[in-house]
Amino acid sequence: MTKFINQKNDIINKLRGSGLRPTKQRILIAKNLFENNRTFHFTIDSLNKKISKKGNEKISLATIYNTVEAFTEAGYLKEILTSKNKSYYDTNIKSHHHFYDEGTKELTDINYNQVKLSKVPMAPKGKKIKNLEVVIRIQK
Amino acid sequence: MTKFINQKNDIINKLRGSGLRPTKQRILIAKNLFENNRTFHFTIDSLNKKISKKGNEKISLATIYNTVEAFTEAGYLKEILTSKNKSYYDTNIKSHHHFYDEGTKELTDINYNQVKLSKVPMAPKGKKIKNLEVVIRIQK
DNA sequence: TTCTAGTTTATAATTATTCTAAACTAGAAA
DNA sequence: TTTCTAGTTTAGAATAATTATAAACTAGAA
Repeated sequence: MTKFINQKNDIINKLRGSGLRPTKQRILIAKNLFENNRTFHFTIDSLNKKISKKGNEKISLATIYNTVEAFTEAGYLKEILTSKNKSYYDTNIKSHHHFYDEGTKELTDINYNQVKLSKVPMAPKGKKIKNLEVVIRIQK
Repeated sequence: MTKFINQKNDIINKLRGSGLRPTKQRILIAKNLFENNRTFHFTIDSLNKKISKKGNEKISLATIYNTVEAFTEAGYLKEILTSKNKSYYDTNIKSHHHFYDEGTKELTDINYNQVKLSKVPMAPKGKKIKNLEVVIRIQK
């Protein structure tokens, strides 16, 4: 029971922490993003389908775009680098790496400790390194 | 003089090697991509502008899309991983790395020998590693 | 030189995203 | 508890990148 109360607070905190007033719609979006056993990759479209499939009343796409963008800026979501022409997000915000299949264009996670770097360049003047990720392109 | 003849042959070869018949339009596109002193990043739009700015007769966008895609599939160009929603290409096909500025969303090359990896995972079953690239996200 | 499979083109269609402005609501203050 | 307003949601329009279409054109084999 306390678990659920804490989860609810967690969601409210994430919303407030992203500069967002906790509205009905945003709470529903946040539950779908953060109340999961596993992290996952998604697009605006797939998130929208996930939400409406559950029989929830549907949320306007504009709201989903705005909320996901705010969570991303606040660091609760991470935008994935791809060569596709739509945005992919990851609920796994810990530094980690990806396999990128050039055939299927699918991304899968690589555990952080599977990759080790022994040399990394300095950031350009006036900038600092925020995070480093390795993309391994694979094919058949 | 032989230099120019060789360049021309090189372009014809790249086109044939991409399964493309060397037409006037494709040769012009290829010259703009491969006859440069330095490698560079581009989008379909920037390539199109580059071509028409020189006073060349303009080439249909569809042809530019098709030709760039064929060169990419043949391995003469590389698609860049970004979080933007349009396609970026690199004429530098050698394995190399990028800084990705989250503020300006700009990509800059990192020389290959500036990064060293001491541990890399195996490719998933049935796949092989084609290439590996490190993206270092930077910010102010 | 002829012929045809392959190519180019303008334009329409599609898809992802952003914009807009009117209707709605969270939550501070009375 | 009610009122009020800044912030929010929404449907639909606008924009931008890409892909599809089908008619006119052309490289290059015969």
